Amino acid sequence: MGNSLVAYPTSRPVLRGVGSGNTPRLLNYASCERVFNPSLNGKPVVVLSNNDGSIIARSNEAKALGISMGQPYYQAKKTIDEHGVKVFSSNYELYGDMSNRMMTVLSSLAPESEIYSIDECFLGFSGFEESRLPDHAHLIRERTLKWTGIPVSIGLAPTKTLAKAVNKVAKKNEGIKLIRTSDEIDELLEKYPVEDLWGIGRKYNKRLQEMGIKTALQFKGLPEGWVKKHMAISGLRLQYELKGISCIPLEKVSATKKAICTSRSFGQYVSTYKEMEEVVANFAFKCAEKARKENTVARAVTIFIHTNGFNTTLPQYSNSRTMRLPVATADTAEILHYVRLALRSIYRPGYAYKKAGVMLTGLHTKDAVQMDLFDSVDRNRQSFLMETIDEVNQKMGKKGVFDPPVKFALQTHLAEQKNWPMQRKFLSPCYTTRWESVLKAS
DNA sequence: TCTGGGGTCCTAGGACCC
DNA sequence: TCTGGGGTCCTAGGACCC
Repeated sequence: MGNSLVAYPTSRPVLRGVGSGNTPRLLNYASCERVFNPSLNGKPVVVLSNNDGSIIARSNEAKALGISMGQPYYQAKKTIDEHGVKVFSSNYELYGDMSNRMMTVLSSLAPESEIYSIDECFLGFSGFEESRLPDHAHLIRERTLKWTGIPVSIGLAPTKTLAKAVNKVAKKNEGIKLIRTSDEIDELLEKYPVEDLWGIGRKYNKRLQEMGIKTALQFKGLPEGWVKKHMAISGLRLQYELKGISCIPLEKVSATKKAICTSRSFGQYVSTYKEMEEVVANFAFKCAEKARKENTVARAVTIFIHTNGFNTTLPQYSNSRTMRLPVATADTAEILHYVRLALRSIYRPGYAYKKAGVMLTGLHTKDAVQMDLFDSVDRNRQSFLMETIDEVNQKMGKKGVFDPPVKFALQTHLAEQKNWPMQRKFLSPCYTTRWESVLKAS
């Protein structure tokens, strides 16, 4: 076969389905509304953000009227009224529900799948007979439409980045497109704007444009050293992916969240401490609730408050504060306590606040929480523990058991083996690599 | 008057440990 | 008392994603 698929064993065709239209997520929201109201088909539709502040979703027809994504509602209102554009407030529950249904259908039709966002997923076809893929893609498309009412487009390619790119082309054509050979890849990349690549944002694009790099193919040809220097390891990965070398693996099991955030822009300014305290308490409550739902606990909580950055005539102030929680927790009262302390330290009176938020970080699962600290073991037992640790340290040399949490973890582990009573404490996930090597040595 | 709400990953630098 | 190397953790900030 002599193409890149064979040359790199990790490469495999990846299929990606998204909502039809221009910007995937946005259109999906509009598509969702259409599923329940077919009379909207062919008509311009927009979906608004929280507070109905700005436009976060447009149908193709709305886009054709020049309504842009993220545009404030009031700016687009004239066009909207003139053309009878249908306007919806966002209904995230509905979209989440539709998304689940779509994902269920999609993942049932492929050997491997990764849900990437509310309206996108990667499907892996390792072991699948390649000649059957195009037909299979058609089947996927038909079924999703029939069973959920949502149109998807599909791009097939050796890497996730390429699949995403070719999907965009598919969307504008027949809805399905496959590329395999390096010639086909280059043909796609030559016409593909570099700024549309997955991983190229505003800043990188600006820099690349200044250098005269306009197409994805030109980017692919840049020296690796330059890419590594200016765009870090993620840039290099992107470049490899364009060469057909898969660097971003399919994540089959969804990872537990590493941060949980609740934030809002306010419909009306908040300008008293009392009001702000109520608001952030509410956010803290929601965050704690989300964390418990994920069966996870947080090691720290951050709050932030901002005035309205768009209104330059008002005095500006924004600040944030992170509080470490003494014990990792998802307990509302505990988190609330520290959120209040944090707010007290950063709140300044005399400002009109427009936005605030609470974020839980250092999340890890409750089950992993475990281990450590021996409670009231007697002296003999303690010296047994110390000696064992010394032995491990000798075995491991400089990579020995030096950090207290790892020490505690080892003590607990040893005590467990001997059925000794012990007190529970935390082993933070950042110690796990180290802990694994210690386990091996012991 | 009116401008979204979530997340992720990477890097550099300082504190701290043995 | 002075000194260095190897290592970890944490934080802030910047970039990106949908």
